[in-house]
Amino acid sequence: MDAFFVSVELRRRPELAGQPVVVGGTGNRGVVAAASYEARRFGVHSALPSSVARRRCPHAVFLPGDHALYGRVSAAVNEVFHRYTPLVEPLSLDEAFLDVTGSRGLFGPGAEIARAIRADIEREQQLTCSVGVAPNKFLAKLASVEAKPIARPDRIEPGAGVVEVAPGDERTFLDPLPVERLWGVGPVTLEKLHSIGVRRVADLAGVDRRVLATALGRAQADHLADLAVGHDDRPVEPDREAKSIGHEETYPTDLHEPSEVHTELVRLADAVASRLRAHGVGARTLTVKVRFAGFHTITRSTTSSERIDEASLIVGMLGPLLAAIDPTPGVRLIGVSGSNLGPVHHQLSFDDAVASSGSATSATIDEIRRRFGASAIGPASAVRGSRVRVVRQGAQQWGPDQQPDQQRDQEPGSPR
DNA sequence: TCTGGGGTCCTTGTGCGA
DNA sequence: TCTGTCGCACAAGGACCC
Repeated sequence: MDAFFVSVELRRRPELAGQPVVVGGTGNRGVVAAASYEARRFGVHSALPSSVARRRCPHAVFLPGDHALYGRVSAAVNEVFHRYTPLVEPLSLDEAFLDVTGSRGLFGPGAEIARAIRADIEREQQLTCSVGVAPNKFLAKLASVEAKPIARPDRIEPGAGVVEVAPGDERTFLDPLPVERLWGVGPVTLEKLHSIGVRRVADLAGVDRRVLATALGRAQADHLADLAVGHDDRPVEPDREAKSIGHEETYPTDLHEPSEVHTELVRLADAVASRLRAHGVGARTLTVKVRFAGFHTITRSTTSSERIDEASLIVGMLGPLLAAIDPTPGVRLIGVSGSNLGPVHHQLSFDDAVASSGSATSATIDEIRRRFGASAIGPASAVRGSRVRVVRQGAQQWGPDQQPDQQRDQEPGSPR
């Protein structure tokens, strides 16, 4: 999807069309989630710190973002995809891979299917998307980027909408591209590649694999060498199971007190446990992440023999690990995540049942949230001030947008 | 300029049992 | 009994993606 979050916002704020619009990063510590092409002309792009975005484009309209709405629109777009193939692998809210190998008899060649999907989405959702058509996922992804509009300082160049890389044309398409366009080449890898004289994909395809392995390590060298010649045999996987579930939160101001840190652990554990149960899984490995004021980040993890899906057990496992960390230098972020996921076997002894009724309590909490909303109930120890603040997935997707005093007075569940 | 939140995957180091 | 080593699981950190 092109500038997805912004485009969704423009449907309900049509008066903003043609203006620089930025979604996310409304607070001091946020980042930009999406920028309209008009805003991109001023150098504003996703992941840019909001303070920088404001400086570059002070006249832009900054919107807080509505994760729930984007999720609903994403589902509607997914429904369009499924008209053409059951093999749809969502990559994020605004991207997906479709395997249309078996659909061509019914709907025509890939590029024709791409144009039909674009037309359906534009007509039904008033949104534009760009499509790459290619023999594999990697090339399709790159082709879809080529199909997008480009924002230049003086003008916005419309995109082709659909770009196809036909079998046999892989090298012609790939060779001239800068190597950082490849999946898996970020700033660190790019620096290493430059150090061995690799700047374009053609350079990468020609470099000795042993030299590449020395610079990058075996796995990454093999991966990139394959991509450089257009090889990618990963299938489109419609039913990929999540491998970890977590929540993290950056605070508007740093935390310094161990008691504050523990309170946040309880809140985050409650949110993670709730989502684990919603997915019908538990986690064997639990990890707590702490980012300090200077951005130095550490993680501490522990693995149990049983899978866990209850907040009290998560707190019981991560509490001691977190208590061993000194928060006095200032903690800007805390995160909790569970991995090693799988089904939970609730085996309560009689004593357990009498003492805690753990899973029964969790089921009741889930039911209350289902009926009355995510913020209807929360851990008592996480209450700060007069009201409970419950972590909801995506609620703070682009950073804190208010000061703690304002958050405390915020009506639970109300839009911010 | 000052860096979110949700993830995946890889590397390295370490402890442990066979 | 001691030592080396191999494989495995785990812990921690880092790079990367959208």
